[in-house]
Amino acid sequence: MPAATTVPHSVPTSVPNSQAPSQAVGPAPQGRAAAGAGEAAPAFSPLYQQIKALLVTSLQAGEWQPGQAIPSEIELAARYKVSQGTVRKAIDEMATDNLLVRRQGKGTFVATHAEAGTQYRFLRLAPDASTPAGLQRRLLDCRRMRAPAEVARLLALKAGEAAVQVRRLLLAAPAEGAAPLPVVLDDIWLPGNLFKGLTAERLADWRGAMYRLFEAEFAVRMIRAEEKLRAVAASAEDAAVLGVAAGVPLLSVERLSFTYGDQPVELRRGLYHTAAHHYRNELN
Amino acid sequence: MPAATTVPHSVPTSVPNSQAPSQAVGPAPQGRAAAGAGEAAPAFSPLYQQIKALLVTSLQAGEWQPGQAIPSEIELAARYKVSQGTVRKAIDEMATDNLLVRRQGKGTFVATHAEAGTQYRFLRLAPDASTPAGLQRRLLDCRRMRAPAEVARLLALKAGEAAVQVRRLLLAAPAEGAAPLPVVLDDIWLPGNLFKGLTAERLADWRGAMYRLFEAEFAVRMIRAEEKLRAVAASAEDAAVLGVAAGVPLLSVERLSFTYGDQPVELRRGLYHTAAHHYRNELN
DNA sequence: TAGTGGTCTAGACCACATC
DNA sequence: ATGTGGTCTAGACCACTAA
Repeated sequence: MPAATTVPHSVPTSVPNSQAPSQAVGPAPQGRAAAGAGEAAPAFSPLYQQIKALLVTSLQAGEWQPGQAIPSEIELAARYKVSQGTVRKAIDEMATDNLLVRRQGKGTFVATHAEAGTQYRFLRLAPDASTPAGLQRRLLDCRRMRAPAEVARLLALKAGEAAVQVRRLLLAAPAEGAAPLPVVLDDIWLPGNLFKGLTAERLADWRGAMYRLFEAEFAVRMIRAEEKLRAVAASAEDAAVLGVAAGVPLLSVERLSFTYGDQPVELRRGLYHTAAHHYRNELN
Repeated sequence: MPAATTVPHSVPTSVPNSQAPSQAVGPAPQGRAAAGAGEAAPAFSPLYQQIKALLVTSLQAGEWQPGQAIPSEIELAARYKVSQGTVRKAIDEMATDNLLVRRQGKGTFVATHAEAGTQYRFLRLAPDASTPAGLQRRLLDCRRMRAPAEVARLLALKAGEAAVQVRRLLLAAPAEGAAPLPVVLDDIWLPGNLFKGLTAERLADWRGAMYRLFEAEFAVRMIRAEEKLRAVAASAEDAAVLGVAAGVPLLSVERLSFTYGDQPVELRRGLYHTAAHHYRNELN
């Protein structure tokens, strides 16, 4: 197993994989192909996919923090002993995955919430009137508890494990200067072991997106999410919180958010009052 | 203005654009840069973006039909007098836009509905039970009429212009062999001038996705769509059609579909009964 | 001025599909 | 055997950013 290069987790030798640069013509023999021990990823993946996997691992390990720059393409190419073009392709994919953000002339940066999008990267709520409209937040509750069975299942927790439940309201002003009205009631469950110091105070004091807090204070980065939408009738309690009549149709948005490695780290159930707002989606 | 190459719609000479391959070092002078008359697209765009625009124009003109192969990368590179890599980048973007589909060893094909995805490319409806479940269709109505004001506005029609309205139901069987129940009530409006021969008979006879019919018979290709979702209470009439009680919460999905050049060509309002189904969305 | 990502090229070889 | 897209490399120049 020795006598290999430094590329970690590379492909086994002797296997017809993505061509090791031919000795014949090219000016760069550049031995690669380490006899890597069994890796989880599919054994025969293109080089740039392997580079991508390595970069994701580095992100996961916290080698580079959200908002910070990662090494330049040339540097990474040298580190992994591949061409710049291969690194580029890996980074390109990670950029379209919203893991990284490229900025010409400055570098490539680790994606972060809030700074990136308009404000809430995952919130698809839009006012019917074209007013962009900022949203106010009101924290209703934050408590530690044993995860209910359904929550535990979706978050891949063991039965009875700790969870943090957060309940909060988003409000929007119907007109300039008018009193804000409730629009979204969010119920959020987080794995207790990942969010040890999360308290109501911590949440209430925080200015900025919740996901930004999670990144900064708990090293949990939301990468992607799956949502299930349905129309439901407002229960008496929910209606009271949202300031609507019981039975009013509400848009129920159940979101499961994932961090690196498709690990679920947040379950969120939002009730959207869609009288003056809607959920916007783009199909391709 | 003369003495240029054959690249149509290229960038003006003498402008510092994406570098015409330098005479100095590279082995390929390869004169490019035609003195093109003013083009709509931003004057200084990368070569591959220009190639992309040209390809889209060819698609729009019907030069290649849905499901058919476009010329190979090498062929296109020769036609436009650019390198294969540049064509590749243009095609790559069109593939991620779902305009083209690449198939290794076979070629690059014009995207088509139904054949591509599982069945309905734009339908995000999923059963709560993991059963994939095929959907039945039932045509309720198809008539020509003057477009209502709101429809005309969204479809960019002149006031009083003709439109085709289609009304149909999607049904799903709750269990194997059980009688299918209504799940989606769709109300569809199409520009009359684009869908001249569309009749109820034509629709009822068609086997396959509606968008496939539009492609094949009316040369209208749906490229992307925007949807606005809300929760609404079922009206008495809608409730009757869907087989639910009046007032039941329904998911209202208003979809505006576009063809090339961001031209709106379909307005669709679906009412989803989300008792045993949901609308699935992925966030990145 | 130096460094970064962005574009473009040219050529090699591989994996896949078809004949 | 041939042709297609897929991967990889190497090197050049451009556009942008910051010191």
